[in-house]
Amino acid sequence: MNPSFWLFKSEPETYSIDDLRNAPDQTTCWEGVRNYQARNLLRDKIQLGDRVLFYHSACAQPAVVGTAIVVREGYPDHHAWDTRHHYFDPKSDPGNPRWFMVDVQFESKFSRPVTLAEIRATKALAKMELLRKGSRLSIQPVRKTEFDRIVQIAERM
DNA sequence: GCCAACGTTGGC
DNA sequence: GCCAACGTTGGC
Repeated sequence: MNPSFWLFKSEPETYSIDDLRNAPDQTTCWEGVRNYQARNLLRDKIQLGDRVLFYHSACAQPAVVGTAIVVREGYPDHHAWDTRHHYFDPKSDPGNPRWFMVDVQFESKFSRPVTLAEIRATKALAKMELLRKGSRLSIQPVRKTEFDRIVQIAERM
């Protein structure tokens, strides 16, 4: 199976590409997704070896800042059952988990961010979900051509 | 901080 | 099932 391609949003003040690079094994569980559409992707679609664009959102310079790779497929987000956890959700039942996550491993940090403005200005990227008006999906599919183009822009100093 | 867009909740 | 109210996201 060929890998699929995704874009994961994260607020850098919460979890940045540097946090991922500095994490043990440069790996983290992608916890805290509480949206059903994104949940379905995490649970059903995202596979081992899939490639991820790491996007910094809700910050001074929204941008794709690097890449990651999926190293564990969807499994229940157990934080939803921890009453003291920020991501606790009383409606998630361990017998029938409501929320899922995957594990991702750091792959690269771009030598420079590929900003939302640049993405918007690139014709070949015009169809990205990221650019859809009102789009807020924090886990979204990306075409291989789009993934490749963004990496290419990052390398084109 | 503002605000548009979206998702969820809950009364009816 | 409708829809108003509310909470969240995220660019600016």
